[in-house]
Amino acid sequence: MRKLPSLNALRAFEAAGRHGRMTLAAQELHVTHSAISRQVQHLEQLLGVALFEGPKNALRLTEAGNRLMLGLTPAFDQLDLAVRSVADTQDGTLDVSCPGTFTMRWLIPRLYRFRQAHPDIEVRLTASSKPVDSVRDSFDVAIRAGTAPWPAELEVTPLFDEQIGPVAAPALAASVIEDIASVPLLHSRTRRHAWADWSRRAGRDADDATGNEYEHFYFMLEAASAGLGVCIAPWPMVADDLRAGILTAPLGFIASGQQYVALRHSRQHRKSSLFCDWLAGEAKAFGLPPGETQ
Amino acid sequence: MRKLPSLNALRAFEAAGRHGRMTLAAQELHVTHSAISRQVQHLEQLLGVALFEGPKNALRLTEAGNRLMLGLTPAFDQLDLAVRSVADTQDGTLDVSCPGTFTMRWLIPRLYRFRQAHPDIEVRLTASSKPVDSVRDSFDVAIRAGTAPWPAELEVTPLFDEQIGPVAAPALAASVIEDIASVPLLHSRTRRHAWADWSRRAGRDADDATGNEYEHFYFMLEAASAGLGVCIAPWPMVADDLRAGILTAPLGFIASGQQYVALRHSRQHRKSSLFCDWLAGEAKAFGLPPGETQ
DNA sequence: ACGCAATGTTCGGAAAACGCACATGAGAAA
DNA sequence: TTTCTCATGTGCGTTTTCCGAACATTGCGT
Repeated sequence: MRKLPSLNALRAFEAAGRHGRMTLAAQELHVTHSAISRQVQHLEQLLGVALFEGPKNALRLTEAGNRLMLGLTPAFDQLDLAVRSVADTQDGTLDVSCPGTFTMRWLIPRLYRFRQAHPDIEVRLTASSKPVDSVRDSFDVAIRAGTAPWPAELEVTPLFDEQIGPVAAPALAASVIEDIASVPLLHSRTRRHAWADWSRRAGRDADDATGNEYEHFYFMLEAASAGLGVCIAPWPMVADDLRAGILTAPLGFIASGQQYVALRHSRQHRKSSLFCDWLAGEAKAFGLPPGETQ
Repeated sequence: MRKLPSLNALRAFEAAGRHGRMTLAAQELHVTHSAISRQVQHLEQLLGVALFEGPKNALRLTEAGNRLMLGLTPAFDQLDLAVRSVADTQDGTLDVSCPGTFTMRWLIPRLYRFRQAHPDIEVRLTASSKPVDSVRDSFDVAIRAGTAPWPAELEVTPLFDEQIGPVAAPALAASVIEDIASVPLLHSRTRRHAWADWSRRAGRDADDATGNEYEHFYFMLEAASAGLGVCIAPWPMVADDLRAGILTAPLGFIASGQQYVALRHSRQHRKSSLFCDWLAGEAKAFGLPPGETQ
C-alpha cells in the first residue's frame, strides 16, 4: 500500500534539488521562491528528515536529500512521458515526417504561416520517403507521394496530384523546344527512370538520360538552374523557381500518376488534424501548373 | 522541460484505473467517490482525451487510459520507494541485527513490551554475530557483544557488561562446588575456549573441556538444563532460567571483559533512537547477577 | 560598513479539493 | 413492467492547500 506525501511538495523539492537553487526551481515551476521554500520545509516535516543543509546562500543536499533525488527525478520523468503519450491538446510538439526535397522546397517556405496561426504548436520535421509503418514510426503526420492504397489504419488527406515536366534555365528553353535531345538530360540517382517515365506518359520516343547523374534531386535542380541541362521535376518542387524565373518549363507538365497525401492516425489528435487541414489549405492555394492540360 | 498536470488528479486516475472502480480508489485514498470522479474528469479535460468509457456501472479504460496507466503505475511505485528510503517517522519497520541466542534468550522474551509502547513500529529481527559493516549491512540497529573500539561512524548505546560463569542443573550444584572436574564440562563449537577463559579470569587452574561439544550454544544450554553437565554461560542468556530454577550458578559470575552494545547510524533516525533507548532501559532494569562481586 | 543575493517567515487572499445531498443510468430481481 | 440496488455524475457550500507580497535573516564580497 502506497503512502505518499504531498505530491506537490515532492515536485517542488525535486526541482530545487535538481537546480541546486530554490529560486531556479521557482522559475521552472512559475511560482515565487517562498512557495518552494515552504514546500520543501513541509516535505522535511512530513518525512522527518532534513533534505538540505548549509547556509542560506549555499544550500547542499543532505545524504537523505540525495537519496530521495535518485528516485524522484526518474519517477517524474516517467510521469511526464506517460502524460505526453496521451495528451491531446492544442499546444505542444507535432512530429512531421516528409520527403527531404519536399520539406526544403515546399513545406519550409510555407511553414511560417502555420506557426503564425498556431504559435503554441512546435512542428518537428523528419526527412523520410520510405513507406509509412503506422505502428513503428513515431510521427504524428507523414507526407508522402505515391499511389493508393494507403495503410488502412491511417487517415488520408489528399494534397495534390504530382505533375511532372522538363525544366531548365530560361536560356535553354528554345533548345529544349526545338530538339530536347540536343540538351544534356540530367537525372538523379533516386529517380533514374524519370526521363523514360516522362517520355512514355508524354507519348514521346523513349529517351535515355544522357547527362550527368546527381546523387540528390536537390543537386540536380541546382545544375538545371545553372544551365547545365534539363531535368524532369515535379511541379511543387519547382513552382517557386518557375514563378521567380529561375527555371522554365518549355514543354509543360503532365500527371505522373502519383499523389501527395498527408497521413495521420485515425485517433482524434487535434494538432494532427490542425496540421493536415492547414496542409490541405496550402495545397489548394498552391494551385495548378500554368498551362496544365490534364 | 516537464509539463505535468495536476499530480493529485494523476494519482486519483491511477488508483481508479488500477482498481477498475472509482469507489475502491476513493477508499484507498480516503476520500469520497465524488472526489475521485471529479479528479478523473478534471484530468480528462486537461489532457483532452477520454480515459474511461462505458456505462456508469461498468466503466472500462479507453486505449488512452490504458496507455497512461502503463506509465503512471510504475512511476508512482517509484515515488513511493524513493520516499520510503528516506522517511524517518515514528511508524514503519525497524531492522534489528542481533546474535541468535541473545535474540532468543533475551530480546524476544522482552520485545512485547516494545511493541506495546510503540505499536506502529514493526521490528524485524536478523540473526548475526559477525562484525558490523556499517556501509554494507542494512540494519537500523545492531546488537553485539565485544570490546571497543566500535566503528567510529556508529552511535554506541552500552547495554551491559558480559558476566560469565558455570551453570548447571540444580541437582549438580553440590558436585560443581565440591569438585568441578567431576562433572562433564560442556562446551559449544562457537566458544571452544570458554572454560580456559573462565579459569584464567577466575584464577583457577586451566581446565580443558572434557564434556560433549555442541554445535550451538542453545543446544549446550539445553544439555546443561537436562543435567548432562556444566557449561560456561553469559548471565543475560541464562538469567531467566536461573530465576526459574531451571539452572543454577554455584560459582557465581565474573566479568568476561566483553560488553553488549547497541549500534546504530549516527544519523538521527527516530525509530532507531526509540529502540536503543528502550534497549538501554530494559538492560538497566535487567540488573546484575546475584552475588556479583566484580 | 554596506550592498547584494539567497532563503526563511508571516499574513491574508485565491484556488483547489473536498463532503454532502441529490441526480442519473444500467442491470438484476420480483 | 416495475422496483430496487449499485455505481458514477453534478452542484453547492465548506475546508484545505497553495500562493504572492512584504518583510526578516544570513553569508559573502567589496
